[in-house]
Amino acid sequence: MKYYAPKGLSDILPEEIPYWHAVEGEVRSAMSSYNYREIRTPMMEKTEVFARGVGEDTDVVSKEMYTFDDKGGRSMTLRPENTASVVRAYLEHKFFGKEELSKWYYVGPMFRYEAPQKGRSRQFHQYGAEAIGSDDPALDAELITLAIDILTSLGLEDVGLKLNSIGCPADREDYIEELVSYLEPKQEGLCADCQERLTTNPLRILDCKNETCQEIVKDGPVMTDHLCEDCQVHFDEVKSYLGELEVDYVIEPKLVRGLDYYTKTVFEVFSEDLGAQDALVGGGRYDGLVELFGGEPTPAVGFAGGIERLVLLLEELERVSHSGEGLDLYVATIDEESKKVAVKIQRELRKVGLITEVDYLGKSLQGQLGYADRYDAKYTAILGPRELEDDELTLRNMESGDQIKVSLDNYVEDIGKRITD
RNA sequence: AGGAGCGUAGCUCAAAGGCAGAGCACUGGGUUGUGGUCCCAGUUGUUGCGGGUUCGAUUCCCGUCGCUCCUCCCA
Repeated sequence: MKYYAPKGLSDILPEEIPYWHAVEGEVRSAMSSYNYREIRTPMMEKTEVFARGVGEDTDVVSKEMYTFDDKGGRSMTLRPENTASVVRAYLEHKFFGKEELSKWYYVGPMFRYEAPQKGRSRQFHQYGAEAIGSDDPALDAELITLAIDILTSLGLEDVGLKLNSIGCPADREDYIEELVSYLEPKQEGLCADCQERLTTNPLRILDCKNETCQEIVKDGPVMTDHLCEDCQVHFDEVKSYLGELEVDYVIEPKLVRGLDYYTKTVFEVFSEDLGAQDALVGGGRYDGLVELFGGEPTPAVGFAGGIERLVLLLEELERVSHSGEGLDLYVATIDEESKKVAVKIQRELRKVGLITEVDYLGKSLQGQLGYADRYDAKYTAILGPRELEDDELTLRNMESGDQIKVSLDNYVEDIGKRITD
């Protein structure tokens, strides 16, 4: 074969589509119950939207962006995530003046240039929600329950919630200072990446998987001990709301997340049933992002979930039903004369909503019945010289094998009634 | 970016230097106009690509492309 889809970009084939529809359907229905409205932003932005919004030193920006120059010489980037675009759109269309709290959701493709593996591809799909305009901890809890409700309504039960607070920028500054002064004397023991991170992004050392780094970090300062009173109260309130909502969680002090814009609450929902890439949903509060883009200081919180990973789980659980996709009626024909009548009959029945098919492969009657069987046809109409002679068709119930004659004068009503029973 | 594994029929996989096979699927027949089960027959190949070793390579070697999984990070 000469042509392949580019590495990391894959086709979603017809047989997988039921899973996608199941996920997208649950997402839309949950979002709408929670009163989030859909927004669709462009699939690409000027590179600086992500570079500034997500943060220059993050993995996403520093090594995973699909960036190219357009014909006007502008640097463009396929969106690696959608929060930066949503905030850009919020400001561009001046929603701060239109509504006090903007609750939006999105579903669509994202792009990150990485080596593909299970649960990770270069084009992948996320659903996500953003609530811009409130610092109420109850809103943090709402986003978390929204994320979890989508998963449980799809039938997933073995999901866990990791929760942490990384405080406000001032808290982080204090904490980073202390972390760095704790780590500097031990610098030699850190892995090469972490020695680099010590100057670029010390927080990321916390979730380095390297064992010796973990050993060193284990006895170091903990973020949640360095929250200012405001952030501490907020964190406590989030936990208290989650308690009220009976949501189980684990406090994960080392959860810092890969994007620079987060403040206060951060969380991750994961599954034990996935491979190495087990994060299903990630999110948190980003009180500084609107201001970073030039708006008034505006608190906000959101999350994003990966559809591919959900589909993987649903396929393993076989939770999605494939029934109801068969044909209502197959119209089998014997000769050219009957085929001409068959296409007219088929069109009339399709107009009333039946799923029908005729033979386009020149199959024998036997072959046509085999085809009807394979595609789970409820009924097969048989049309040949004998039927045309009497101005009727033979209607075969494919389950029982019973056959009756139906007049060509009122077949639409007659057949329609039998099939919808 | 690094590590490991795998590329043979439409699909799932055998053949381990000596005639490229099986199951499923597909087509026809048993049924001159009737599916599912059954029986019979038939079709299907640049063994990913290029080179090397050999009398002979799907098999061994080198290269290359592709896929998959893993490390890192994340959705």
